[in-house]
Amino acid sequence: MPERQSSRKDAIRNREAVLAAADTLFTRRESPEDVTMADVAAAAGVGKGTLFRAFGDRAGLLRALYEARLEPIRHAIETGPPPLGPATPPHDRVPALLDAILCFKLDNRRLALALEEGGGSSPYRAEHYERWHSLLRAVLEQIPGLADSGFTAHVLLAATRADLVEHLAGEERIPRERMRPQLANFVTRVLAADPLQGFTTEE
Amino acid sequence: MPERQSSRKDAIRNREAVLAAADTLFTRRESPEDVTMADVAAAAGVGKGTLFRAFGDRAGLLRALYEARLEPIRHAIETGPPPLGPATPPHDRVPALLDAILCFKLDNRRLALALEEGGGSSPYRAEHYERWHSLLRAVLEQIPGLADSGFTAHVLLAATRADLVEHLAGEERIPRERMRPQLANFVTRVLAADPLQGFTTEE
DNA sequence: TAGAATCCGGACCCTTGGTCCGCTTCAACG
DNA sequence: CGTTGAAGCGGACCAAGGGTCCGGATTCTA
Repeated sequence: MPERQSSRKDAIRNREAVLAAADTLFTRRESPEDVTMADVAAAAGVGKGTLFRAFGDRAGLLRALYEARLEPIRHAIETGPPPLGPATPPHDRVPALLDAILCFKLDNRRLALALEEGGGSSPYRAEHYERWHSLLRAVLEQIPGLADSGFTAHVLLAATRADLVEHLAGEERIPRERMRPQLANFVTRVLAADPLQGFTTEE
Repeated sequence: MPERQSSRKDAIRNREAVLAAADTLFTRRESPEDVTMADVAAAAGVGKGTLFRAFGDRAGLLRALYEARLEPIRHAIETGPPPLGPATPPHDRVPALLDAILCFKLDNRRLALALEEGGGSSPYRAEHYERWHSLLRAVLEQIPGLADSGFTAHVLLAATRADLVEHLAGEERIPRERMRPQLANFVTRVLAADPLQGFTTEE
């Protein structure tokens, strides 16, 4: 519905203005909860109608912001050099992916929080989650001796959920420099194929 | 504030009625979102005022339901026999704890969902989360060669988050009999001390 | 410049959590 | 029992926020 590109310059200008205003508001305000649509409209110097026509609803606005921020990372993953790019061996790429996600969430705490937790429907229905999951699952599948790659992918992603990251960074005051190796260490432990319990140990 | 015990039998009766009605509604209705406080009041044959006086707010009602359901498990953990009770060796108790949590969430999907995700504030501020986390952390700490027990506890708990469980059970149609071993297997992998990276390997 | 299509924007609607207060009910006591 | 005052009851009411609507302004096309 609201995905049409308009050629009118006022429409374009307003869309930009809204995006910029929302971005500012979400990073400034403490909780994403208290950024209302009316706030965004006012900050952008625009009426609510404009805002809703451009983005459909609250989730649409969040999604637009999110995608914009995510774009560089996505690009680095799809067509970039190692350790994120597709040429990386799975054992190294999985930690790299999760580290990238973690850093992204750290850099966009409020926004990620608003998108993942705000609104009624679960984050697992968002199609961007679906993308992360199938990518991670595919990479995990290339690691021999690792069962349940779908489940594992879900759990690894759960380790980088916005509200957990927010809690660790905000409440527990864990700085990024400690959090990244903790996650990396955890991922390593998960990936370490245990020689004791192998089905595929022979050959 | 609303935690006082009343001795008046109408108050007690109404509290029970509300609890029962809420329980029914939450298990019946698809999404916890569309169980409104007015619904609960109506179903209990009670006014909204009564409901709010008894439980303070929506979260209070949810918490009350949750605690009631959780009671047996908590008891089994605190003073029960292995594998849940305190006499269990850490290596076996951690998987048992997580399995219990998983089963609980499976048995109380809607309720757990409503409590964990519904409402603005993150699940990490709830004090019942704090309880799970410190217990799990304490047990993990007794496992030699396992660093970052706090972080690990968070991540393991994240693996049993209500909306993830709901997604796996609902969307991906994974039956409980497959999900439990998947989680167990994952936990095992995490706990398996890797002999290569030990600090405490001597003595 | 005329005309049509598009867009603007703020008044308006609706749902929902939460409050308020006059009336009712309970239980303690004479 | 009957009285009485404290506690509880319940539904009308309030505020906030997401989302809609439509008369009027703006922009593109000819």
